[in-house]
Amino acid sequence: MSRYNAKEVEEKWQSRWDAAGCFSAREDEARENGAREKYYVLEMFPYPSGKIHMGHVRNYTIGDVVARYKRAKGFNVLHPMGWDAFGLPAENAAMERGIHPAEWTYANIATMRAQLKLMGLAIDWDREIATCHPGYYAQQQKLFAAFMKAGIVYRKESSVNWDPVDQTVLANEQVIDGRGWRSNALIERRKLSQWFFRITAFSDALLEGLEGLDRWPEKVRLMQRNWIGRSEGATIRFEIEGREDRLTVFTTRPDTLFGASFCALSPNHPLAAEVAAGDPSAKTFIEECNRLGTSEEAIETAEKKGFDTGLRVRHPFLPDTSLPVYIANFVLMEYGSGAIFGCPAHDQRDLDFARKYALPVVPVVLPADADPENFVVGTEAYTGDGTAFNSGFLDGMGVEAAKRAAIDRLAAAGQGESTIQYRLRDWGISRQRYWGCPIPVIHCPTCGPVPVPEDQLPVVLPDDVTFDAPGNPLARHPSWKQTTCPECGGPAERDTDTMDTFVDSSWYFARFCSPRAEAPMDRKAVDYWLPVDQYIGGVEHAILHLLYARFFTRALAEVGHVGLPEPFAGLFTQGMVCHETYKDPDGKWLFPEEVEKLGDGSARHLETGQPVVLGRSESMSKSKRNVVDPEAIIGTYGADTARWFMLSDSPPERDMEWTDAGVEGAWRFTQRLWRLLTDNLDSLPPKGTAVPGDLGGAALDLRRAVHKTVQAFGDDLEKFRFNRAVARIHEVANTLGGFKPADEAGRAMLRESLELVVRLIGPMMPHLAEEMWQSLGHEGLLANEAWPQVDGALTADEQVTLAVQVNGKKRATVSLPMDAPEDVAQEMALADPAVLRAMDGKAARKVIVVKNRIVNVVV
RNA sequence: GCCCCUGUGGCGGAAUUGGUAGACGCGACAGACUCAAAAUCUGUUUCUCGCAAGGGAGUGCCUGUUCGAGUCAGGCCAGGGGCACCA
Repeated sequence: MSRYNAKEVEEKWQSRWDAAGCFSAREDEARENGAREKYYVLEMFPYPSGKIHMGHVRNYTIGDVVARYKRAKGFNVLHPMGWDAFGLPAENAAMERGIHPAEWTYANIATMRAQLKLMGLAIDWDREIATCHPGYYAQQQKLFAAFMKAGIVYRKESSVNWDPVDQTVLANEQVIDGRGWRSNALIERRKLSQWFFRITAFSDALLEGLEGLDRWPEKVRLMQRNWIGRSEGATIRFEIEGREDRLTVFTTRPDTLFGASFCALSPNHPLAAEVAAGDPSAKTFIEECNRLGTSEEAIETAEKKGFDTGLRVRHPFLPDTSLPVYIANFVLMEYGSGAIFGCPAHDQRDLDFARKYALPVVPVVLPADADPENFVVGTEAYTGDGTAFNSGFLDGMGVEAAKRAAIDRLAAAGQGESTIQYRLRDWGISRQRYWGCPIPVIHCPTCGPVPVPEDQLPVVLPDDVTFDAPGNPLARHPSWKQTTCPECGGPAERDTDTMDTFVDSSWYFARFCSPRAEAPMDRKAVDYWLPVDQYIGGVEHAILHLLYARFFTRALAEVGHVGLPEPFAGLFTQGMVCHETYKDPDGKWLFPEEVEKLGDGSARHLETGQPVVLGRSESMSKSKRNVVDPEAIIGTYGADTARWFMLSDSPPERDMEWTDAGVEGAWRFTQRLWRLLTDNLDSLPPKGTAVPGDLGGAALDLRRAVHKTVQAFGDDLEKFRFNRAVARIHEVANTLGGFKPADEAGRAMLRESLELVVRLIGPMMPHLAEEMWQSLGHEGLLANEAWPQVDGALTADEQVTLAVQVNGKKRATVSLPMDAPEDVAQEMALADPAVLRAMDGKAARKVIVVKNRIVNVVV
């Protein structure tokens, strides 16, 4: 019995693919104007953290199956790889180990590239890019300049999220529960001048664009919808007593205006600042509010607090009524106009506030079955539907009608109009870090911020920087920032901030179309390749990266770099790779290789013999030590086995558990496929032997089974049901294993079957498939073979088994010719002894026959 | 609190979209080969009553629609995820 040597075989085929240039597609004319339809498959590019992990293996295996399958189906496939190479860990390495971020990053890239190559991926390495390479970020700086010119990027003084540990500003999207997404440090508020991308200008477009993304998971679209957070409502401008200016508020409930009992300002509202200027106690109150911070605990425990400014506004519908104006700690400056009107009866926060400050609570929406005389609001606001009452001209209207009527009246009086608000805010991209794309702007004392002219790009990161102190190495570099103003020629300083690394990943998919172009992208190339037909990555990027990339594409379209609004036509979010966790009795995490599993389900420490506490399966992470090194697995079992296991069992969108038993099972199956070939090789007829058309018996059954597998396998791949596709190969292997050819026709059939199976497993286990293909006598690469055609005549069965039910309960099965008439099926069913027994001598009241499926006898 | 998703054997999961529940794999058990082990091969494996032939129950729980429900509807329960002082 010959044993399959994965290591040797895999090396061999990887170098053959390389030599043949199978997957590298240089940027020539032919590549982009071929007769074949294009297909762009892309997996989210990795951050070069050091080594690849199992999550990468899963991600890139899925992508590779798609790439190889589409290639075999005749598509002109683009499947590139690159590195999301800027970011903080490189600077941390510099601080901790005195190694330059560039050196650390490029070393990691080299390691990880070599590891990815071990996987045998059908990747076009000629198009490899790294975002930290000046060839990439120079183009990004051009995009920044173009966006500046188009007004998509702007500078403003703003209160920002300051991460005290990473010493940088974070975008709202990067603050999770009031903590930095990387450092987990409590975020502080600071005032800084920052660069912003005007993503809010695209709010509606980004929202509406989601409708067309029918090959995206509904879950991701929903998350983005919620994140954009569109609310329809009204702007109301209240007259302030004794003043000329007005107080502008936003509300989604203009129908409850008659129930208003106060207005409230955010502590950061300009009017609040004005009040504070003349009132020390207001100032103290505002300071208190700001100290509270935005952490989760702070919000959960914070009481609704307010400060009465003494100002009063006039009610727009009730000339004789005025409302007090408070400064309130629960009003956000960032949303709406930073001011609200409070209707305590129908908003819980307003109610809490009103009870604390003894403000009136007037219900104005009556629930359907409530009595207007007795309806009162106690400690819970009524936020449901109902009919307006206590509301003057709105009385009797439903909520929606009342909203419209209230807005019409406000508009007629010039006191307001209908408004749409978004939760989405502009994207602050300035980061006070070194290892990022320098913002190509020069600050001139006379001309202000001036973009670096294109002929002076790129603004290259200096190499000679120090990491021995916290803060921004660029800012403290002795000479780098000193320059002259491109406009007036006077002395000026460079912007020392770099761009958020999410900018780098917002357009890399476009750069892959023309990775060496002198411009950010070659319009002809992007017009040909974009959109990405299938994007594959983790669901953790459902909001940040995917929303930014969508915004960027629209911005790129606006400045003429691309001609389409959406970058990713299809999105697939794969689940995480999990592993059991282990702790010693002291609660210290243990690595899987430190643990010996015992037969009774318990485990012990391999060295000390101490009992080990088995924890539940969690996503692999260094901190929990439940990681398995892909390189070690590939070294032991080969890439094909690792790939096969990744695709088996768990549906790709779900989390999967990595187990030793599972990999070993995949390994055994790899060997089994190999044996299936080598055990039969000597008896097979030569390549190209035709199978006779008048096949019968077991050989015909085999032919049907195999062709059905070809059909079903292809369907499964199209629908990303890799686990089912794997199961089908197991099934067909079982069938083949049991097939003993009786004659020459049978042997020809066996050859045909083996060849088909080899071609099917090609996308999943490419090395094994090549080796088997070669052993079957083929000279060319399987990678260049077309996908097998399905012969419809061969997938149809002659006989079908129907279930027979009596009163909906299965009692028997009957075998019938395919498409047998219904009365034949009925007759057969009613003649079955088990059916007769179940009918218990009664006559059939009704018989339902579903062709080729089922017979149900009702008695 | 609001929004969304998921509940099927010991485990991962199938189920032609309303038509034979448990494909396939893992694990387990039994057997063959072997001096023995590994590897391999052959069975069995939802639970339950029965020696058997056969029966009964069964897709988180409860109701309903239907000749027929894992699949559809309504109401619960449990787990997971997203957002969260958003006016």
